[in-house]
Amino acid sequence: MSSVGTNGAGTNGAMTIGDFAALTHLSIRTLRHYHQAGVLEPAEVDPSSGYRRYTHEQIATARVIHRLRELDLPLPQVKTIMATDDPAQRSSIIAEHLQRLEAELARTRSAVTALHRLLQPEPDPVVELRTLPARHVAAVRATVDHDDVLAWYDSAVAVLDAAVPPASRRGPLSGRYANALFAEGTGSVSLEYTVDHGVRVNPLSGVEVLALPAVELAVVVHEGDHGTIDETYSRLGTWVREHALTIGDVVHETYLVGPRDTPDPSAWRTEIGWPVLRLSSSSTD
Amino acid sequence: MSSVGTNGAGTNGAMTIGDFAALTHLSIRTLRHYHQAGVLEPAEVDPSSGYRRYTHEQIATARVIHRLRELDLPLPQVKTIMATDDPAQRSSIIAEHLQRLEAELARTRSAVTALHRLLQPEPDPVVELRTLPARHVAAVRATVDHDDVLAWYDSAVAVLDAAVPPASRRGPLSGRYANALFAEGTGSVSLEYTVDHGVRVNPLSGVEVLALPAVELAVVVHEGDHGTIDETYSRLGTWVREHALTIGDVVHETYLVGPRDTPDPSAWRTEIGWPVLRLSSSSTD
DNA sequence: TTGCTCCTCACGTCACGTGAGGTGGC
DNA sequence: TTGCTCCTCACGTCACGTGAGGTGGC
Repeated sequence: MSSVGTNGAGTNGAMTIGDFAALTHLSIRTLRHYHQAGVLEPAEVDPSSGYRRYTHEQIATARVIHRLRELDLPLPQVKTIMATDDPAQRSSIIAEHLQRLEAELARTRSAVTALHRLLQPEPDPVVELRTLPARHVAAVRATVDHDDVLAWYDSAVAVLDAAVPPASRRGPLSGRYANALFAEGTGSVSLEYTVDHGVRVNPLSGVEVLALPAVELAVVVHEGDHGTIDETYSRLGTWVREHALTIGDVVHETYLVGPRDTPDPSAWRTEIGWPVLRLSSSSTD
Repeated sequence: MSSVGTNGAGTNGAMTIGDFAALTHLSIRTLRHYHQAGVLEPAEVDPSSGYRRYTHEQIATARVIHRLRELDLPLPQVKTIMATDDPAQRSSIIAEHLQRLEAELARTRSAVTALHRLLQPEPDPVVELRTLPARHVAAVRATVDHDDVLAWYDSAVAVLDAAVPPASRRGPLSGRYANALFAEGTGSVSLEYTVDHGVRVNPLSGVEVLALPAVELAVVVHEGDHGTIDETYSRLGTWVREHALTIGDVVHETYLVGPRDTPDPSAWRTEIGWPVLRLSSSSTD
């Protein structure tokens, strides 16, 4: 850089784009861009070489532009502000920009909160993240209306119990319910026992053996009869919306303790699982 | 849209891009973009027509992608998250993104604060925004070192008083000082009386008549002698940095009451003005 | 057959940054 | 004369949006 900067302010001598860039903390590229955009025109352009010349008076203008850009004011608005001398127009441009920024601020703030929650799924004692490994199940499947689910359930249990002897079962009875069942009134459902790979089931019984992929579940246990299971569902739904990314629309239910185990409804235990995208490994497996 | 959505979840029938777009609230353009970017590939592409086919299972994936984009996660990171099944890698991507967002949040927040202050220049009783109109001045100018300012001032006053009779003066003595004087130790300075256009001054006296453009000033009055004027300068400087956009590097001083008016330093009044870009019209003119 | 949907280029957005390839000034 | 600075294209960035112009499927 030449010694232009020490010539004393108020001197009218023009300076090169390099000197001007150094004095204004704007890059040469940016200055050329501002020239082309008509936001900050050099005081003079050499017609033969195309060299730009800037004056000391333009330093102040460049600084204001720099500041407005720091505040993310778009270039066209910067141009308007510098071109007008109407304070009212200037302030309305600033005010409008402020509104945009405040909206963006709110959006970013909520995104930050959401990301925080995704990373720190708030140790809610009732909700747990669990990996359900790949497995084989003996299943009775159907597509049913919401109103027919209970009737279908009873008959499916009978079919399943008849076809899968207790010795073949590797866990309690469980079911999977497509969300469409609740959202649209009709959906596919499946009642299942986990079984070993290769187990034989009478193909005429209505029971199939399925290979199911591993799945990550947000899990909650509902206590008592199913009259109030909606509350547990909604609690799980809320937690998942806020603390995880749902993936898949199939709810998993596992009947840990049910009417077939004890007639006392207050002792029943139903586990509800919602498929999620697993982000952290901090929870129970 | 076809009735695909009511076929019941779990059905494997593929659907067109239009149906899929409607179900996922992603635009067709966006889905094609995600296909090209490898973020969400259609389950099937017709080799002859190029038609994309999506399955119901992909809806959940699309929703997760949608959510991650709402959180402003860049597409390459979205792609990585969807492609890996390592929760640790996922969470590190999210955590890194969270950091970026928080930095952006802080930046935007400070910009919003700055814009607020620009629009509402906080009615500080000591600082005032004022328009100094275009005018003519009789001036003695020089480029001096900081240490020589006082000596220069004394001689300049003498020259000016001799050349401009009291009847020609249209206001008190004033001066303009380039910021370089303080910042770099040397700068151009000018001591002036406002005069009528066309006033005659002996060209050999060292006094020139200048036409000065209008300027917007943030103004503060310093009371007392100049021993503590630095404090007043710094107060004005702080206010201007926070509440306005400075434009120009020339400080204006007006000697409302000075040693020539009264020997009592506590009665002296010096007005200091800093050029700013005027945004609001709410202040005094 | 007529709409409707789908397709592929190819360019625009925003504020510059990044080369490529060449030239003026001390 | 050698560096250094400056110049003008022209393309890349980011995540799509917007036509243009054409075609498949009911």
